[in-house]
Amino acid sequence: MKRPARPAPEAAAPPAPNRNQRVWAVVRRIPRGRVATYKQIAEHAVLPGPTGPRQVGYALAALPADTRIPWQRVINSQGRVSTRGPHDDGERQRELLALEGVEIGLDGRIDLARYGWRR
DNA sequence: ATAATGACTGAAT
DNA sequence: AATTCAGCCATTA
Repeated sequence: MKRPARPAPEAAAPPAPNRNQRVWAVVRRIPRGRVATYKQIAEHAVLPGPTGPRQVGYALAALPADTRIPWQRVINSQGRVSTRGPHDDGERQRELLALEGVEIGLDGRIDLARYGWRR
């Protein structure tokens, strides 16, 4: 039987399902009005090792600007919104969370015991 | 092919 | 309390 030496002449092979996809899938499940930590996402997405949370950060950074994934519900282990550079201090994210009814303390921290996603 | 880059976390200084 | 370090993936130039 002759079988193609190469899978197919796809000029632009579709991106293989990677870690980012798994991360996004988990983030999609966070209910409105709740938040989850990077670490939590890493666990659910089964990202092994201590770099899991970091990988989650990478995955979120790769999200398209027009995504419908509730990325705003992901915060760091201290209950604070992670800053992403000098041009975006997380203002937008806090805004979106406020619209969902998530309260942010005077110190900028969110009470995980109250708003944390249990799963 | 190599290199730079980017939303974290916990332990040790 | 603030800083430094290790851990290590996908994308893009």
